[in-house]
Amino acid sequence: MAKKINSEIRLGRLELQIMNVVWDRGRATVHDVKNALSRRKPAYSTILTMMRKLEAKGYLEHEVDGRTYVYRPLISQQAVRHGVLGDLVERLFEGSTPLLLTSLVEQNRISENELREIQKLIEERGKNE
Amino acid sequence: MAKKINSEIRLGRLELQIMNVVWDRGRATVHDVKNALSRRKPAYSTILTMMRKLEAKGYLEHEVDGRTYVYRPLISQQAVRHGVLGDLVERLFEGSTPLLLTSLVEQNRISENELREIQKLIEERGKNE
DNA sequence: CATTATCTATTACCGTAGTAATATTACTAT
DNA sequence: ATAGTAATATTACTACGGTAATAGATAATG
Repeated sequence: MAKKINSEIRLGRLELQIMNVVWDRGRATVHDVKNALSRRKPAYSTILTMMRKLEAKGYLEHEVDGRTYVYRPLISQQAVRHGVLGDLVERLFEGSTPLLLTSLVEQNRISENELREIQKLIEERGKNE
Repeated sequence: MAKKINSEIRLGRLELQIMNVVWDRGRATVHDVKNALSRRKPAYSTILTMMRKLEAKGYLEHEVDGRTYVYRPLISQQAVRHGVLGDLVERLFEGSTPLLLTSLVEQNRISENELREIQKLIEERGKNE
């Protein structure tokens, strides 16, 4: 079982970008993150600070490799997605996932093909239970 | 066409709760909001302050009724949902709505019935275009 | 008319994400 | 050894959502 979501997951924009890099690579140094963030160019020390804060919050941990810190995630992307989605549904869609889906459809964010893919997924899930 | 989303919509927790009340009722006073927020009990002056801020941001406007301000939304719930969803998809799902859907499925947040409802919606939409 | 109730306005503070300059520390190469 | 390099540590500041006490204004009421 994945890590339990105690209270609530709140990650800022940059924090999430950093976590995404670490999730993607499995492990990452400050430089790795800096290089991966090609668009927005925060200063090295900014990223360093944020990664330390993420570690303080328990979202990352580091091991030492020479004089370099190599960070690894302590929380899964799934868990964060779950938490954030739940929060979103509750706050903006009256706790109703169908309302969220309706909104996606109205915004033309779902195509029929995509929907069929999802349907397959659901059927697969049904078989495995 | 709905109001254009200029840059980005970022609403905090309480801000969103307030907007939800105003959207729901169409127009609302500070007291209306305070009464509607039955769980979390922010002070009257807290809600007042936030509604003033929302007005300053252009999300609300007010008209005077006697000595009371009656607020109305200047931005639609749809627009906010659109903006927030877009932001979410971009930040947490690599810009991929299918990935969001997959996540919903994995979290058992979509039932087959709900999916069929959505499918109907999409088919309807197809006809109207 | 004075008191009280009920509004809005003002002011102040806290927490935290984000930002980054600068200081410190410790390898590395000459 | 010593200078330079490259990493982390420290420190400080800004913006903003949230919180609310208190001040000021105005209407209602006895």
